[in-house]
Amino acid sequence: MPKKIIFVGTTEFGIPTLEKLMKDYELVLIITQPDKPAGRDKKLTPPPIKTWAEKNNIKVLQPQKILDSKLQILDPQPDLMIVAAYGQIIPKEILDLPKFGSINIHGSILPKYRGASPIQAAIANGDAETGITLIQMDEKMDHGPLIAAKTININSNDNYMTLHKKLSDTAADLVAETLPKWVSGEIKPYEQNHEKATFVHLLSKNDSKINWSRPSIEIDRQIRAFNPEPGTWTTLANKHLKILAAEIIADHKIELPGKLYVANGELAVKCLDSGLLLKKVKPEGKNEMTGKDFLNGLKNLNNKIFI
RNA sequence: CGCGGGGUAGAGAAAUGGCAUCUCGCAAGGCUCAUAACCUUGAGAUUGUGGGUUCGAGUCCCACCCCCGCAA
Repeated sequence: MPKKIIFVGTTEFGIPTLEKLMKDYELVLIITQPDKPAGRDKKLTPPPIKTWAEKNNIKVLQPQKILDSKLQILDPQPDLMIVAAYGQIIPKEILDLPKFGSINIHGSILPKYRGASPIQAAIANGDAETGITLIQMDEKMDHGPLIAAKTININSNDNYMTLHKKLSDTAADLVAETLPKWVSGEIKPYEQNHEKATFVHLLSKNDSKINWSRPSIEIDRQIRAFNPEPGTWTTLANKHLKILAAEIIADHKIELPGKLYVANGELAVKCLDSGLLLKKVKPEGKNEMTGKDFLNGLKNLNNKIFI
């Protein structure tokens, strides 16, 4: 019975899977990205997976290039490599080292949303469901043959954090169910339908900026797709304001998109069609606060408009 | 030493070196058929901490603590 697993990953996404694997398998090695300068003082910060590994006394490597660790990967004679949100392309030379190959955990139902931001894409596009796909890795990103998949629903109030949590938990379950069948040869991988593949790019600053001349339903999706991190934003008088949570409100009286007004005692913004109630915001340099609190501090709402 | 904003009542914000004010909330009362409405009154503050300048500091100077945006 194959037991030795190498895990490769960087973000929190892989942690539920690790917790589960730890019980039934031997985690012989964890590979993650090097510590990077992060945060306000550019302090060297370890990736979440490293923190987890050290807490659980599992050997960690942080190569600049994973190819540098080839010998250390071979050394424990691994049976399988599991990859989840690593952040680097892994060369085929490495993928083929473990006896049963390498499996990638992806946060969408492939071939839909190949690439770096599948979770955000599913929310931003208003999809009713998404899921986890396990694939046998090949040299192209998110391209290899399918091993298993599990679909979950997206609720209308899901945001990035809640969906990320659900998907990472789902991934843990799916991996636990699938591995025994995979190593016993019970599962035959099958080619993705490459014709239907879609790609989602790495997020940029522009993706999270609100254009108020869009329908409120789209802006609401955008807000949910990017929160709580990295935050959807707009500007008021040249200052950034993050919109962390909003709610659609039927309102057609106001004309100008981006205009602030009060509806039912709460702060609202006009979009292309209806409006959005601002439930939670974060002004530049300030802590997170409710829309009502923000409204209390505003003077003369008449000349206030989001750009 | 990456760049920058901020800390004032339970919350959010004002305050040319000179009585610490406004909005919300809270409490009591009033008005109304009625309200997340309106009116009256009230409680609630060692202005982040420690020094300094000054007749006088929320405000100016020095040090420190904490929170946040950008960037990565």
